[in-house]
Amino acid sequence: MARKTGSHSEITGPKIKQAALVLFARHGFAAVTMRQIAANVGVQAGAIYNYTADKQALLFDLLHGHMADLLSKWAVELVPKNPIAALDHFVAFHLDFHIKRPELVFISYMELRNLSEANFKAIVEQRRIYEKIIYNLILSGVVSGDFLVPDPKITSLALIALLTGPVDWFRQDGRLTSEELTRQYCILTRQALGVSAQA
Amino acid sequence: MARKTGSHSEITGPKIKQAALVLFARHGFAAVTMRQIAANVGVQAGAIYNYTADKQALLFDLLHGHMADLLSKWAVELVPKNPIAALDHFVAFHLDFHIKRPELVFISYMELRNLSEANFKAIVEQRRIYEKIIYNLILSGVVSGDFLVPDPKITSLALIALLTGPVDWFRQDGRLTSEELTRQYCILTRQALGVSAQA
DNA sequence: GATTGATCTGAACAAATGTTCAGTTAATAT
DNA sequence: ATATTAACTGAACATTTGTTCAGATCAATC
Repeated sequence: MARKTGSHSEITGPKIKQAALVLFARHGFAAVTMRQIAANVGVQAGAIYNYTADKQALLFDLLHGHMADLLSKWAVELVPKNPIAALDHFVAFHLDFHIKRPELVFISYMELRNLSEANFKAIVEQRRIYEKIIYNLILSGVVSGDFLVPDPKITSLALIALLTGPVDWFRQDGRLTSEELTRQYCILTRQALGVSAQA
Repeated sequence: MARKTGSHSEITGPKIKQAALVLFARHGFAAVTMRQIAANVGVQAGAIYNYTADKQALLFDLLHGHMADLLSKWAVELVPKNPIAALDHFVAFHLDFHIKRPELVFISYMELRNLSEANFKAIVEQRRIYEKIIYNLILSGVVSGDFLVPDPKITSLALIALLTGPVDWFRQDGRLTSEELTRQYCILTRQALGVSAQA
């Protein structure tokens, strides 16, 4: 019994990616088998190889697509010139983007080591670009005198850690709304960057 | 050729734990085989079972020992009464403890899901205790008026994320000394908690 | 120097792994 | 209706996995 009715390439392909994402996030890349992924899609393990070269390509596509998505979405954002407003904008953007994709954020952090060297380098390069964005943002605020930090480089790394943290505990259906989360983290980051008191 | 000279239980036991720790951190629990661990110790795979019930017990012992170490070390710290001084003290303690154990911190965050339910609960409980420590610390500063934060609970979670971040990038032999790191993070956290300007 | 007990080997086990592929099915084109 | 082909099955493959265990080996004890 092959080729169930209505199950074409355009359906099965994304289904496989989605199943792989969820399973990788839940159990880890190495702990997930091709048969588990296939079972989640409703297909035999062999069918997966119509859509991916091998297991690792499945992982790489997820990570690479995630970072490409992040960078392209930021590229079309209209960022205020004023450093403080730009910071608020970045905080809102980063929180919103990451909170909506907890699984991708999770595996992007954890499964880098399971990439081949070439694939690893590709992801690290994307990450470097993103880190540079926030570094420049902080730097411009320091130059303008809006921010007061000991070391912009360290602060940029600290800021990413700070802003990515909520992914671990924030729940869309929890007592805290995403608007309130953003508001609080805007305050938190402003204070952390030494922005003098505001309304 | 069994039992090489000078290889007793007191030597092999810790060696196994150490090898497991390093390999788990580098490749992930599921990706590491008992034979790899054994090879790193200089022993056959079967010998490991003289020191651990199974592979998972190896993981649990590492995580449980790590958290027990953290809690017991904090318990004997002499913490100042003053909230701001207490915060500085906690920042220094947390950074120092975690920076010295990057592998343990890493697997404590990533490999929780590979624990059985009972073992998982045990670790979560230890973690809850630690979170409560910093929550109370923040709360006392808010009550005294030294800290200004929107929500102490959220702030405590954010603070842990902030203070654990350096584990990912700090290197003992890097350009930044641990003293300088601590100094900067004291400033950062003071500002994040809304401590009014100080010298 | 023989005995004992802890420590480790080396081989074996069933189960599970990623991947391949000849063949089957069904949607589409002729 | 027939032919074509994308999509999938189901079985097979060589490895590798965690774990067990009878027996070998050595250090300590008497």
